[in-house]
Amino acid sequence: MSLYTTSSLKAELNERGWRLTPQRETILQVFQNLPKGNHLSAEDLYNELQTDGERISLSTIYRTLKLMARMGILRELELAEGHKHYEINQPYPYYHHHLICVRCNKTIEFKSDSILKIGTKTAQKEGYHLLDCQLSIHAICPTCQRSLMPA
Amino acid sequence: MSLYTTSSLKAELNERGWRLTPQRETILQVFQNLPKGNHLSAEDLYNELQTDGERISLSTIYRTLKLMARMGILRELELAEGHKHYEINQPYPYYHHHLICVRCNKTIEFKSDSILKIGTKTAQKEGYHLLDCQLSIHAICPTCQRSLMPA
DNA sequence: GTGCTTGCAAAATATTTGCAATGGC
DNA sequence: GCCATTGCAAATATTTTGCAAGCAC
Repeated sequence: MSLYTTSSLKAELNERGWRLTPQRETILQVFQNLPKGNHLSAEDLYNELQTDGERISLSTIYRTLKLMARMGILRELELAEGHKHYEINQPYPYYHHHLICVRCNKTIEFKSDSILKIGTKTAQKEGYHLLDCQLSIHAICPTCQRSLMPA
Repeated sequence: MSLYTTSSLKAELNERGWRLTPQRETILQVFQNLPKGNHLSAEDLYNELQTDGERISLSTIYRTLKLMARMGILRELELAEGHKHYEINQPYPYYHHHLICVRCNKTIEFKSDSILKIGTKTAQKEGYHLLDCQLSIHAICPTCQRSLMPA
């Protein structure tokens, strides 16, 4: 199921005075072919492309990721790893959320209709166009509660 | 209203084999005296301390912020600015959340009991000890919707 | 006294930017 | 042809780390 075709991507870019380049098309491809629930960092994407024999510079990747996040094409995830991850932004959002242990970084993903409802309503009330909503729960996991280690 | 006294902080540190140092006490002071709703980055805290004539190195600040976040004393905020912010973690949590424009970074804060309930329940179900929960809504604000600028 | 903690400088990590060349429109 | 975009290298920003000296326990 492809959300964007070459021409719909081009249309959306041109509307803002931007251009469709092979690099942008390739990057979007990768995200559209990514198994549901997967997400890539800039570095991940770079390696992925290298493997496929595509030669796109890291700068372009960073620029494209930011651009597509701002256009609402990609969803920017703030996980615990210290750098951003990206995934395709579903048109009918059914976002997952994160329960993160602040000591060992163990992360559990979960879904919630109620959160989506709250997000939708809040954005609507302020006149914002919703792209994404994520609940991050920071907590201490059972294992780390038992341990007195610094970790 | 001081949540931690010198001795309760010391107790909590010693329990894990850590030590109470003047630096740690001073840093906690700053956060406890911070007006409600304010938050500081590592750099902010460093400058704040310089102004007050305190001489604490940036390394120590980074180390202390991370330590206190992992202890649950401080709450780590992931705002849109590319670096972390910290604020005191209220014992009876009434967390605020963020509606963020991905183009201009304009951010609206809001509160929600339902989110807190969802966070509490989710953490509980997995046996996690809740420290903090934050909903981040990424969206496009009315102004940016109207503008075709690259932002 | 032991070993956690600090400050400093250097390193590591993640991301951005200046600029000439390229190539969409 | 105009100017957005790319790739490269250098710059920036943020955070981490090695190590000797200091200090909490």
